Amino acid sequence: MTERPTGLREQKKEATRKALREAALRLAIEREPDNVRVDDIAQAAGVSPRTYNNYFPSREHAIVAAVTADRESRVAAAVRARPDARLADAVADAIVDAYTDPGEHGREALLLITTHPALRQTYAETTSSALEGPLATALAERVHADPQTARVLAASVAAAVRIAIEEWARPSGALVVPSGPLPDLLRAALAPLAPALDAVESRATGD
Amino acid sequence: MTERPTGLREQKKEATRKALREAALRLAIEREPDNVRVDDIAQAAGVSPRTYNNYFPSREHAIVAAVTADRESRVAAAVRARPDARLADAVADAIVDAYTDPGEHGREALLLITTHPALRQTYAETTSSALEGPLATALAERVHADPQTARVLAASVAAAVRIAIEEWARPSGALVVPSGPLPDLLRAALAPLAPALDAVESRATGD
DNA sequence: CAGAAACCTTGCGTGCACGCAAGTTTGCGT
DNA sequence: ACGCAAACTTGCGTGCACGCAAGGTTTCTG
Repeated sequence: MTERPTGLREQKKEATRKALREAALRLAIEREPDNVRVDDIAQAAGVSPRTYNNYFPSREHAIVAAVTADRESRVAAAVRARPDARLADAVADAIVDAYTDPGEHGREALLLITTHPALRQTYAETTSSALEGPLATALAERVHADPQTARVLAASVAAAVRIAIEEWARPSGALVVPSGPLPDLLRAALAPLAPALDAVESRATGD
Repeated sequence: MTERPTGLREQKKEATRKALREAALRLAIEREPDNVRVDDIAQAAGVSPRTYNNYFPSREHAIVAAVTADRESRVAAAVRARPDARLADAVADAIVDAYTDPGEHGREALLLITTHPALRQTYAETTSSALEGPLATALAERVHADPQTARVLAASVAAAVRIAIEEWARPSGALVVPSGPLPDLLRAALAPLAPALDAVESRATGD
C-alpha cells in the first residue's frame, strides 16, 4: 500500500522530495523565510529550479511539507482502526493524536510557520485539503452512507481543523486570550460536528 | 450599511470594479478564457494592468465576480430574516434561493465557468470562502453560542456548498449520473449537517 | 479657499508558476 | 544484452501577482 511500486526511480524521487523539503526548512530557519528564493532551495537540494515545481506547487509548500509529512493519511487510518468506538470520538482522538507533538524538528519549524503569515495560510490550507480526501474515504467505509454524505462530513471536519489551527496560530496581539493549547482547540472545534457524526452513524447502524 | 461611506471616490471605484468584471466576462465569452490576458481586460476597462490587481487578486476572480455579485451576503441576510424557522431550514432555503437561477447573463457565464477547470475551481473556492465569514456572523447572532462554534458551522455549510457546486459543475463524462439540478444537490449536501445545526439551536434555546 | 492629508493609479522591477520541447535516465520485454 | 518506451530533468519563454515609490485626484480642515 505504502510500498514503492517499482523500485529505484521511486527511491530517487522520494530522496529528491525529502532533500527539497529539508533544504527548504533548513534555509527558512537560518535566514528568514522571505530571504529564501526557490532557486536557493533547488540549488541546496541539487536540482534545477524548474524541477522544484515538479515536486511542490509553491514556494511555501516545501517548507510546510517538512512538518506535515503524512499526518493526514494517518488520521484516516486511525479512524478505520477503531470501528467500535463512537464515530465522533474516533475522529476527534485520531486528529488530536496526529496533531499533538509533531516531533523533534517540528517544534522550531512550527514556530516559524506560526510567525509567518504566508506559511500559516499554506499550513492550514494544505492540512485541511489533504485531510479531506482520505478522511472521506475512511468515513464512507465506516458508515454505510452515500459517498456524498461522507465527503461533506469529512470536509466539515477538515474545516474545523483548519479553524482550530488558524486560531492556534493566530498572532494573538496579547489582548485576546491565548486560546489554549492545540488539542483543546481541536476538540472544541470538532464538538459542534458531533451531532452530525452521531446521526450518520446511527442512521447507518439502524438502516 | 451597504451605502457609500463618502461619495464619488467610492463611485469611481465601484464603476471601475464593475467595468473590470464585465469586460472580463465579455472577453472570456467571445474568445476562450485562455485567450484573455489580464492586459486585455485592463485595456478594455480603461485602466492599467497594474490597477487590475488592485481590484482582483487573480485573473479568474474578475470573471467569477461578474456572476457571483453579492450572493454570499444575501445568504447571511436571509438567515437573519427568519429567526423563527428551524435553523437548518433557514440556512438551506437561503442558500438554495441565492444559488437558483443566477440571472440573465448568468446562464451563459455559468456554462463557461462549468466548462473551464480553472474557473470552476475559483468559482467554488470564492463562493465557499466568501460565504463563510458573513454566515458565521449571522449564525453567531442567531444562536447564542460562542463565535468559534458559529464559525465551525458556517465553515461546514460553506464546505457543503462547495462540494455541491463541484459536483454540479463536474465534467460528468456521461458515464456517471448527471447528479441532478443544483438545488437538489445543495439540499442533499446540506442534509448531513442538519443535526449539528439543530443541536446548537436547541442548546442555545434551552440555555 | 488654500494647504494638507488621504487615497488611487501607474510604471517598474522581481520572483514565481507552469506549458513546452528537447535531452537524459530508468525499466522492461524479448 | 540490447534497444525501445516511459518517466524524469532541465532550459526557455510567457503570463501573472505584487511591493515600491512617484505623481495625480479627491477629501478634509482650518
